[in-house]
Amino acid sequence: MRPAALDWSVENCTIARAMEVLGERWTMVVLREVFSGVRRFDDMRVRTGIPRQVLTNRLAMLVEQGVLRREPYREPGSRLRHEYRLTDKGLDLWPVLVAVLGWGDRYLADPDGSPLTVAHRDCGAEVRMGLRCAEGHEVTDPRDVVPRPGPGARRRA
Amino acid sequence: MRPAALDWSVENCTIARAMEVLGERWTMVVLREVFSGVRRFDDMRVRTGIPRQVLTNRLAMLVEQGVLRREPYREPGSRLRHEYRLTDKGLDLWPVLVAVLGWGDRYLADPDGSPLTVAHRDCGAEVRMGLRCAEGHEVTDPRDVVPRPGPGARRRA
DNA sequence: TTGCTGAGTCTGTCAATCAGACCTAGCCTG
DNA sequence: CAGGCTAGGTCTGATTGACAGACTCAGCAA
Repeated sequence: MRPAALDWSVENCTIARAMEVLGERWTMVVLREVFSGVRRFDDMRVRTGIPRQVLTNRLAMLVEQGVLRREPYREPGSRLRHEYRLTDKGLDLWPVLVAVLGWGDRYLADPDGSPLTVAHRDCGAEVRMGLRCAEGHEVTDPRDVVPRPGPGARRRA
Repeated sequence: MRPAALDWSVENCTIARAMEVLGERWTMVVLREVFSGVRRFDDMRVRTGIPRQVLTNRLAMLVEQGVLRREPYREPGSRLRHEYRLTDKGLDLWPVLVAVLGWGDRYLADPDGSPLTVAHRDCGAEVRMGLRCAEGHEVTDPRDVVPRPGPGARRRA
């Protein structure tokens, strides 16, 4: 009856580490902006209402974590400025964002539906996220997924 | 050159709403515990090191949001207590957790690998998360996914 | 009666968030 | 050249949240 998980340490848990990067109140919203093509400080600020200070901190943290990079650009008749773009590490957060979006759409959307969808560039069809096992089986019921200790698991002291 | 997203409001964005539930520092860690079968207050506290007060608040918030429910149980020789279990709404967060885990494993794991994997109950094979479009195409490069306004999109004032 | 246990509450400290005002470098206009 | 505009910030003070550690409380057991 005692859950098996209690025997395993969580000190090197990658979910916890990922949430150290993604888990702050506005991080995902910033990423949503960048994925949507909004790359400049003020555009983000106006759209999202994130306080300047917080946006500054979030962007700096994401750059430091290697999720975004600062890219110089110059609008004609303006001085040199910087915009924020996704690195490969940042691009690989797409599935996370799509998963969050999927859940949000299902449980938290207004009656008229989600304000945002994602499409496949080639065919234009809507992209959804799915779980599949290495044998190729589609996993539709979340109850069919079970957690197990992985290669890096350590027993608890 | 001006990003198209700027014309659209974000006030009803489901990512932001989802992150209001999931976005606090410990929420995902609590969910990881519950998905791993750890359902009791003190077990979670000992494993995760979350301060009592914070854990109390997080659990209450998740119950209020309908992600967890409080279930009475009674260990023989003990008085009646409560444990926390996933609702259907909570179970549907599996894909989010698997997506976060996948990203964390890729970029933040120790050299000996992830401490946690997820397996398909029927065949035991490892479960991964993938993007696929409605036409059935596998989406492997995140660059092939493009965001678009959805049915609930509203133009900005 | 005393002690133990699980699940909390209370208290005080320290860090983060927030709103709003202020700053700054370069460009443009008069 | 003075003054104004703009993007991208800093600075300041009030509120909220995280955290550690001590205390509480109900029921069971010795």
